[in-house]
Amino acid sequence: MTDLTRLSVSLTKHGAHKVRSLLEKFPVDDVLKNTWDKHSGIRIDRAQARKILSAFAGDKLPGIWAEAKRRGSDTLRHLVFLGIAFSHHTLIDALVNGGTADGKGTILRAALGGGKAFTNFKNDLEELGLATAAQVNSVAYDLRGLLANPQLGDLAAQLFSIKLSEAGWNGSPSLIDECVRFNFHKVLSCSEADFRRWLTISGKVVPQDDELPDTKDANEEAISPFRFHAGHTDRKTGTIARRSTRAASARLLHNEIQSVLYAVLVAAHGKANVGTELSTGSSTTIDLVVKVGVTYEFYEIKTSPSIKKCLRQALSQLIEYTYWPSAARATKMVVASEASITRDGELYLKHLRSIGIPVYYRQVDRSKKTVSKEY
DNA sequence: CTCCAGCAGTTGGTCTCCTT
DNA sequence: AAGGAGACCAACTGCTGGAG
Repeated sequence: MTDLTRLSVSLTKHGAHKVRSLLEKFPVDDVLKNTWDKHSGIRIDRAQARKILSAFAGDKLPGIWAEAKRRGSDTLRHLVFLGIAFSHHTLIDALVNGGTADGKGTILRAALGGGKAFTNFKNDLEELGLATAAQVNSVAYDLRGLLANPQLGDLAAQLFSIKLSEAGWNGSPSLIDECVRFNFHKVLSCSEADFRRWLTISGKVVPQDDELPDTKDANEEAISPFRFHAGHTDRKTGTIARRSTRAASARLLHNEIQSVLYAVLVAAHGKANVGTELSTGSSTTIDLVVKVGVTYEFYEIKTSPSIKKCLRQALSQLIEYTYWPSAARATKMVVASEASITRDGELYLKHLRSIGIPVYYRQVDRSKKTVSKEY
C-alpha cells in the first residue's frame, strides 16, 4: 500500500539542486562518488543525493538520469526538479497546496515550517530556473516550460514509478491512476486530463526488478580509510539576494543600552566623569568612557544575546582603542551588553586578566535600568 | 555638499551535535 | 545512518558622522 510519508529526505540540508551539476560533470554512475569537494567546491550530503536520485545498491542510478542527460540540459534540469519535489512528502504537499492550476503556483514560508526547509527549497527552485519571484516569505514558480517539454513525459513517468515504489506501491492500480490518486497533477499545477496526456506511458514505465530501489545497503557500504587531501575549496561567490535590514530600529537598542549605562555610571562617578561616543583620535569612537582620577575606563556596548559573541566582538575593538599603536589609554576595558554572564564567560575574563589584559564585563538591564557588578 | 570609514544587525552558507 | 535544529561565520545593508 502506497504511503507517501515514506518519502523523506532532509529538508534542512541545503543544495539539493547541486545534483544537476554533478550529473552534468560526471558519468552517471560516478555521481555518488563525487558528492563532496570533488568538483568546484560542490558539497551535497550523500544520503540526500541518493534519495533525490533514487539510487540503487552500489550507488547505481536509474537509467532515467543518463537518458535525461543525453536529451539535454533542460530535460535534466526538469527531471532533477521532479526528483527533489518527489523526494519528500512535505514538498509534495506544499506544491499541491501552492499550485494554481495554470502551471504556476506560490509556496509560502509557513508551508514548509517557516525555516531552512523553505529557504532551501526556494533556492532549489531559483537555481533550477523555475522560480519567478522569490521573496522573503514566499516563492512563486512557473512549471509551464517543464510541462511543455516533450522530452520529459516518459522520463517523469518512470521517475514517478520509482518514487511510488519507494512509497510502497505494488503496481496496482495503474501508474497514472496512482499518481492522480495522490494529486501528482496538482503538484505540477495542471489538470488531471492534461496530466494524463502529458505522461506518455511507454512499455518501460515500470522498472524491472533489478531497477527497483534497494534499501538494505546500509551495512554493505564500503568504509574508506582517512586520506589527506591538500588543496583549497572555492566556496560560493558572486551575488546573493538579500532582504532589507532593520538597521534603523537596531540602532535604537544600542542607544537604549548606552543611555541606561550612562545614567548608572553618572550616578556612580558624577556627570563630569562620564562621556559617550568619544573619539580615540584614530578615526574610531569609544561607546562610553569613565574618568577615574587620572585614568580612564573604556566601555564597549554589544547587543548580541550571546555573551561569547559580545566578548568576541568587543575585545578586538577595546584592545585597539586602548593600545593602538602602543600607548595604554585606559586602565580598564569593560564590555557591556544585555547578555547574562556564564560560568565559562567569567572564567574566560579571569584568565584574560591573569595574562595582563584588564577586561571586565557588566550586564545591563534596560527594563530595570540597572547595571551589574563587574565580572 | 559628497565621500567614506565605522558600526550594528541581518542573512545565507557551512558545519556540528543531538535525536530518532 | 539519517534527519533536524541551530551555532557559527563571513558577507552584506543601511545609518551615522567626520573629513575635505
